[in-house]
Amino acid sequence: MSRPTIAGVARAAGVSVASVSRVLNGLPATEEMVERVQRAVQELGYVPDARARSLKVGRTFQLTLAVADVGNPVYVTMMRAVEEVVSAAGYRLVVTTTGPDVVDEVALVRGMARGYADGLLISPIRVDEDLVKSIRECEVPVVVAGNVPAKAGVDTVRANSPKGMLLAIDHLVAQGRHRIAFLNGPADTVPGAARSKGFSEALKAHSLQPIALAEASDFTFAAGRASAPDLLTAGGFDAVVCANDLLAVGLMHELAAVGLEVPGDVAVVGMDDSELAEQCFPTLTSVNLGSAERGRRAAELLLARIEDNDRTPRRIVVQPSLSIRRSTP
Amino acid sequence: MSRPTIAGVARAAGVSVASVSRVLNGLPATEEMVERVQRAVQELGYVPDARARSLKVGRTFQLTLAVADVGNPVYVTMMRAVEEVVSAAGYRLVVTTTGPDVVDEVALVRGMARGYADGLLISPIRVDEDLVKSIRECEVPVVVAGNVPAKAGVDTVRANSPKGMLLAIDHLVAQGRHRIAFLNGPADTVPGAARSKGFSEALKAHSLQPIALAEASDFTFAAGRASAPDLLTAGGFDAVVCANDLLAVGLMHELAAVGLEVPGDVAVVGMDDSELAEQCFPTLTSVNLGSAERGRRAAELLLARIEDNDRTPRRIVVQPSLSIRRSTP
DNA sequence: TTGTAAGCGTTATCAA
DNA sequence: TTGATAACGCTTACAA
Repeated sequence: MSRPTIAGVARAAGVSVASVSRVLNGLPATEEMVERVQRAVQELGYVPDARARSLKVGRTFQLTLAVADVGNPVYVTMMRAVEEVVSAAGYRLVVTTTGPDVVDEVALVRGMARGYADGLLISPIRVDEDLVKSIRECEVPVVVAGNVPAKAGVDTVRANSPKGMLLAIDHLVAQGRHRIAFLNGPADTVPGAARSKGFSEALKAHSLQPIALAEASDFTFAAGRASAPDLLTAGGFDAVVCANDLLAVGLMHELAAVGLEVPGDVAVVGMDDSELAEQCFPTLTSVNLGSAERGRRAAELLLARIEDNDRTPRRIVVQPSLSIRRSTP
Repeated sequence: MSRPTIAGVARAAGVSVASVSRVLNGLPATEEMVERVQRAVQELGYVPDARARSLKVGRTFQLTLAVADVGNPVYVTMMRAVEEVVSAAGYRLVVTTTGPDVVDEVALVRGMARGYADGLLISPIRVDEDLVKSIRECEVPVVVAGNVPAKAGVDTVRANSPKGMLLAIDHLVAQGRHRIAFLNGPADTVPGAARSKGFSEALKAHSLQPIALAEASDFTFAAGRASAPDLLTAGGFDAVVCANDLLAVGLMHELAAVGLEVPGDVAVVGMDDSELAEQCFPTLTSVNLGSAERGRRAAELLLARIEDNDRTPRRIVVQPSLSIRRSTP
C-alpha cells in the first residue's frame, strides 16, 4: 500500500532498475523493454520521487518566486508573467511570501542552500548588507526584481521610478495641477526611497514645491487610508501622487469621506498600474512600472543564469509609461 | 567552492558525520563536540540539504497550497490564514497556481506523489471523477477547501453558499428590493453551481421570481464587466447579487458607465467579502463565506491528518455572515 | 558519548 | 542493449 519505487517497478517488470530508469528517461531500449516497463509503471501507478532524482542529478526543476505581500496586486501581475516564462521552460514555479522584514528575506535566501529550487527570483522590499551578502553567497542563481547595489554582482531587473514619477508630474502639470502632494510608503524601503527621490527631482524639473508629504507605514490599502489625515491637515493640494496603487485607493476613500471629488477637487495618480487601477472607482491613472515585463525579463535572466552561471551579471532597467484613467482630469 | 556537505563539516571538525548530524539535530553530545561541530558549520557556512534529509526521514516539512487564480483576492485571505497556521507548526508553505482547468488540478494532485510536500491543501474550482480519484489515491494527505463528494473520503472545509445567498437576499428584501438579478460565474464550476442553487432557493423562500440572470465566463473582473450587457438588456432589476466580489466590481463599473447609481438605482451584493470589497467604491456589501476561517480550519485538518492518517475524514462547513457596506441601501 | 555502516530512491558508470 | 553497483547527502540502528 506504500508508494511504489523504481525497484518495485523493476521487480514487477522483471528487469533491472537501471533499465526502468532508462526507459523513463527516454534512453535507448528495445521495444519489448519499453513495453514491459511501461506496463509495470501503469499497473503500479509509479511516480518517480523528485527528491531522490534531484539529489542525484543536482537539479529540482523548481524555481522559487519570493514576494513581500501576496495581497499587493502588483505581484499578481509579476507572478503571472514569471509563471508563463518558467513553465514554458519546463520549470515548476513555487511562490513564497517573505513579509516586510529584511531578516525574513535573508533567511529565505540562505535557506535556498537547502536545495528547494534551482533558482530564486526575489523582489525584496528592504535591502541591507546582510541581504546583499546572502544573495552573493547564495548557492543557487538569484535574480533580483528590484534595486540592489551593483557590487552584489547579481542580475537585476528594476523599474525606473524617477522617470515614472516624472511622467506622473508631467501629466498633472499638463492638466493644470501645480499644487502636488505626495503619499509615499515607508522611506526605509527600496521602492519608498526611489519614489521619494523621484518625486523631488520631478518637482524640481517643473520648478515646483511640494505642497504636502505623508509617509504611510506600509504599501497597503489600510496604511493609505491611515495616512490620509496627514495630507488633509496640511491641505492646499489639487493633486496627489501615491507610491503605489493600494495607497492611492486607500487615499481616495478618505478623500471621498471628507467630500473631496476625484478628479474634480483632487487628482490622484498611483504607481504600478496593477489590476486594482482598473477595478477601483474612479479608475486610477497609474504609472506603469512594467511589472509584467520586469517579471518576464527577470525570469529569462534566471533561466539564462541557470544555463550558464559564469555570464556577467546584467542590470536591466525597464522603462515606465503612464496609463491615464479617470482619476486625473 | 562547491556547497559543503555534512562530510566536509565532519572532516573539518575532525569528527564523524553521525556526530555532526546529532549535534545539528540537538541529540545528546558533549559540550566539546557541540563546540567543534558548530565552529566547523560556521566556518564552512554549511546548510543541510533538505532533499537528502527528507529522502531519509520521509518528510519535507513543506506544505503545498494550490489555488486556481492568484489574482482573486479571496485566495489572498485564505493564503494568509493558512500561512499563519502552518508556519506556526514549523512548516514552509509554498503556493502554486492550477489555473481554471480540472486537468491541471489532477496533474498537480498526481504530482504530489513526487514528494514535493507532506500535504496538499487544494481549493478546486472544477471537480470531476478524475480529480476525486486522484485525491483519493494521493500519496500525501490532502485537504480540500471546497466541495467534493463525500465518497472522496477526504477532509473538506467548505462554505455554505446557499445560506450565504439567503443572507444576501434577506438583506435586499429587508431594504425593499424585490426585483433581484443574479450574476453568476461559470455554472460548471463548484462555486458556480452552489451559488446558482442557493440563489433559486433563496428567491423561493421569499416567493420571488428572478428578474435577470447572467453567467460570466470566469470569476474575474473582466468577465464581470463583459456580462453586464446580458443583465442590462434584460433590465427591470433594482438589485444584483453576484457570485463573487470581482464580478460585482466589474458589474458596478458597467452600471456606472450607463448612468445607473449604486445603491440608488441598483443595489449590488458580492460574495467572499475579500479585501476588494473594502477597496472598491462604493464599498461592497458582501457575503463573508469565511475564507479566513476556512483556510485556518483546512490547515488544521491537514496538520492533524499528517499526524494521524487514520482518522476519519471530517467535513466541516463554515457558516457565512453578511458584511454590509455602501453598495446596498 | 561516539563511530561505522546501511539505507532513502534515484541516475550514471562500467562491464558484460 | 542490459544489469550490477556506486554515488547523491543525509539520518539512524547498532557497535564500540
